Amino acid sequence: MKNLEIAKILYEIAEMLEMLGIAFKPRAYQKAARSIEGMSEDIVEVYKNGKLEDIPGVGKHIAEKIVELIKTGRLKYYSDLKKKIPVKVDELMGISGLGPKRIMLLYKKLHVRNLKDLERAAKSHKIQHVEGLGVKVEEDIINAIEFSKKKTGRFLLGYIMPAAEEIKSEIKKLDGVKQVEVAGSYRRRKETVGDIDILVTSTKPKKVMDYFIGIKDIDRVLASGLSKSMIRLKNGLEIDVRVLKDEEYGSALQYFTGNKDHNIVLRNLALKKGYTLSEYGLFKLKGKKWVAGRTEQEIYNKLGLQLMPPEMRENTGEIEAAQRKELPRVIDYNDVKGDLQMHSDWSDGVNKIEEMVLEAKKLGMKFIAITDHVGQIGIVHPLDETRLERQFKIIDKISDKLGIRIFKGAEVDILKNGRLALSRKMQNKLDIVLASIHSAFKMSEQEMTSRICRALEKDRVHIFAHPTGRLLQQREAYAVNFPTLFNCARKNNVFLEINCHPERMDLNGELIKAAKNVGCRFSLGTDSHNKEGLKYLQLGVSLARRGWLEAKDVLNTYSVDRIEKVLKGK
DNA sequence: GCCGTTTTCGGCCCGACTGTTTTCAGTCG
Repeated sequence: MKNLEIAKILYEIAEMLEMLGIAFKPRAYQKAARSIEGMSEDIVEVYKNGKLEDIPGVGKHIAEKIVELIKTGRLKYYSDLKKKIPVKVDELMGISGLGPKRIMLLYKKLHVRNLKDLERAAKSHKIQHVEGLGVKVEEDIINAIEFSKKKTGRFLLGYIMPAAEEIKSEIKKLDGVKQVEVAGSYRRRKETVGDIDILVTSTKPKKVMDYFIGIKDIDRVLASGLSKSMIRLKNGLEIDVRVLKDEEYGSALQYFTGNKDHNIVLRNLALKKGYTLSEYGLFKLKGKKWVAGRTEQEIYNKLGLQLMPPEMRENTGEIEAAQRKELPRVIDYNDVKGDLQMHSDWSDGVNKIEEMVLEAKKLGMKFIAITDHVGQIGIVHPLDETRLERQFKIIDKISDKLGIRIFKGAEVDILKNGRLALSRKMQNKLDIVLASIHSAFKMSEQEMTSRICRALEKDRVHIFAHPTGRLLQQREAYAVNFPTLFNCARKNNVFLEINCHPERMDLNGELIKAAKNVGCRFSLGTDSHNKEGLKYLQLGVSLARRGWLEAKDVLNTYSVDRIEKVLKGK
């Protein structure tokens, strides 16, 4: 059983307990589910090590239930609950406006067990007659069902960034606006974003809202007032705008940036120190006197914490580190000087090498690496040794002409047997060798791990590219043993790539953190296949920050001379 | 059911919004 499956069952138990009107227990199950959902270790391993009760929110009883699930794949407590409430809770919970209580009410009064029953009940107008509900609730349910049918789920950070930044900069230009920030998981730079929260301080709120509800590509205005408005774009993305007072801007920014677990810990910390914290500010518990809220800095400091970048706020140890004043000074967006993976029209890229280089220069890069494919996947037009040698000459010419260091690289397939698809002699002629998996994804964990480690040990590999092979919302990562892989990379001086492509963002923050803890170093590559892709370099910096990396951990922050030395060392 | 700088019992994050409530419950973030 995987972490997510177990978390899902615990969530469902929480919902069913809530339907039964049981107090507090649901929250306990939710907390455990959230911990397990966000954990990087395999829960089966945690169980084998006897550490289940070390998971926050997991005590004796929930641990017993997890053990039963792992051992038998079933849970009597869960199936008993399901017998008592034969309703597809997860399905109905997906309908916004429905929670455990209303689901229970609809089941009792109208025998609604699933989405189909719900739709039938709503469309035959039975819901409006249920006591406690009404016409508006029924309408909302019908709308929510329609929406859930075409809902695409979360959005890839890189792809919604332009829209979010444009709205932000347009609001900034409006008369009366002082501060604007996009909060939420967007500000934490999570790989996928559910919706967008924009916070504004302005002396003229109406101007902000008038602009906002008139944005092009609006599908629906979901709510509109002077302090808060909500819209949905045609692509399904929901955006909220809140106009705030100056003295609550910092606390609102803190609150809406989250994440939820981080905020819960912060609020508890506030309580222990005799304060109460909300999006309106930090207040004395007694007398509710306002203490702080103008900036995030004041709030964190009042709570005895260093201020941390939004990317770190996931309740994975950052609060404890901030208490001890031991937060790392994470890499800055300006620290990165170049891009170490991109493709040209020599393999499967769109643009010529020169076009890629010009774009990189335009973005202020001091170096890049051209890393076209080498291997056996025909569709990417891989280079053979003859073409590689020809490419070297072209690169030298362009490099001279444009005055930027271009590393001669290649992204070489790691074959099924762990050998690179390029001779050692040719590897030695390259400035930089990236190795990666592009075939036979379905190996066992053990086979895949030794396949990769063989390549990193025996060949001249500088960078192991897109280390998990995942494609966000498209393809799961292949199975690999990370501790073994990370140790192998460190021992063989192989940099782990943080792939900046919006659909990859691979490694993620948690794995970066784990790899750094065993001493690994990292390299950023946009994996661009056209010149527009180069701007995503900052997504890799976001991941690095989510993984607590400092500039010195990342190859792309070095000077050209120093990079050359590092590369020649192999 | 969990948990502890008010610790083994008695609390459990906080506030807005919405609708249907005439004083509040449910949902959401």
